[in-house]
Amino acid sequence: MLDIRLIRESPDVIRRDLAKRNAPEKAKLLDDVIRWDKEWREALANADALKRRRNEITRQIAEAKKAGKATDKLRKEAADLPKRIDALDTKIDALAVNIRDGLLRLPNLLHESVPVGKDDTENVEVAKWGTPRKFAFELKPHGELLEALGGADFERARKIAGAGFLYLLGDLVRLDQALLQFALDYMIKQGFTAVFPPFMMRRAAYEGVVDLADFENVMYKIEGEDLYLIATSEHPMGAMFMDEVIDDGRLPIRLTGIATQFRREIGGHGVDTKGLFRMHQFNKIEQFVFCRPEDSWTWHEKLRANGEAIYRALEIPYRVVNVCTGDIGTVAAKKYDIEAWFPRQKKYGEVISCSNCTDYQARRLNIRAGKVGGDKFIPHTLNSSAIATSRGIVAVLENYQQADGSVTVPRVLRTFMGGQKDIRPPWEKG
RNA sequence: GCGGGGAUCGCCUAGCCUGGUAGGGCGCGGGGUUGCUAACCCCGUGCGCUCUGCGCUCGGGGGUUCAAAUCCCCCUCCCCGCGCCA
Repeated sequence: MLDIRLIRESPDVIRRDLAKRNAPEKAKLLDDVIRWDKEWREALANADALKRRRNEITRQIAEAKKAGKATDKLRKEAADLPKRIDALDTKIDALAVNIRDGLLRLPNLLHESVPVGKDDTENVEVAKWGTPRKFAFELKPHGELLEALGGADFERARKIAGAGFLYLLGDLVRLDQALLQFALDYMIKQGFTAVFPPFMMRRAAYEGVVDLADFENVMYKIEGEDLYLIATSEHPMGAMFMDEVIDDGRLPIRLTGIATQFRREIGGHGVDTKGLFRMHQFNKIEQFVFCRPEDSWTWHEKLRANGEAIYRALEIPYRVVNVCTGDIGTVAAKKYDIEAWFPRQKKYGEVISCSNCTDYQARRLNIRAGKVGGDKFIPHTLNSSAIATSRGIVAVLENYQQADGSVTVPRVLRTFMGGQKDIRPPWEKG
């Protein structure tokens, strides 16, 4: 949510930004918001004047009664006021709702370094690491490989829950846990506090962290309860300090969430539909930071560096893209995607998304920082994956596949798997 | 699920019965005083606006009234006990 004061004082700054996004409907919305705000302030001033008069009369009646004088005349004037005040208040409330809705739909201001582009094909590569391995054999789709290794049962999962779910089995469960353990340990070493959050949230809290459309498209609702399953641990971590004033001595607050998360909408189909690239349920270690506004760009680079470090440690080639205006969405001021190399698809695919939301998310959540009784400011929020094990597993399976059908365990994960060096079909074990 | 108690400024709390400017303490910020740390005194400390001023704010919504934290109705959430339970 943008600051209404910025919209009043510098609408042209916002107009230029919306032009970069090529979003004429948002520019129109901006004009609507400006108009509603002007009407709102006028109506508010009028209502306040009437309320002032009402309060004066009320006070006079109190004094007259105390002095034993007649109050008939005053009462007559006062009786007329409520109706006029109500009419204005109704108008003020309606305008305020419009303004709020409009503000929720206007996107964040972009950082100047965000490239202009129409969609994800125009994201700009800013870094690249590792050399994709050459394979002398034909790679199996990771879904088939999983089944051959006895690591997943898709059919029985479909039987009991439908597409988009799976039974993860045997060594693959261990691999999943090892990835989580490794990333969590890494984040803790960076000074982040581990968070195991609620997996469900009430609607009021959820409205602070997602777009309204997401309730229809993304969120699972618990029937008969005011609860939604979390779509990422970014949500409960962001909402954690909702409606609070954070003592600025506590900043920066660095959190790393570990959670299972749930999404209804799992997107379109591509290569290798069977598998765990897009799931209704997956595990993720997440990074989240609340910081001072002047520090957020430094933090953005640090979160990106953490994500890169994790994939480098896994020895999986990746590249980093600066996400362009057509792909960045409404909340982030700047977003890096880290894309791992997927040799089967012969392309880089998103495994980490790293955003600086500046004050946009915190304002919406009504989070302030500073000294109570002193000056306050809106802290900046940032979030990034550290590892999502669904896609992390796919990246490992594809990059570490061997000609004999086994999969080598990345070196850094072995201590989390009891020293195990590779994953083989169960019948090959001694 | 049953019974009871609560929600007032960042935190703690008074006010509610009996309607008439929401008070105090802590914490925090600023100033003063004092040879140190301390103690003490004064001012400030929610949100909004067309900002010397005014309006709003007592969990939310409705009602009664010239006037509601206070009276009436509905709802939400939290806590305690009992029951059930990994």
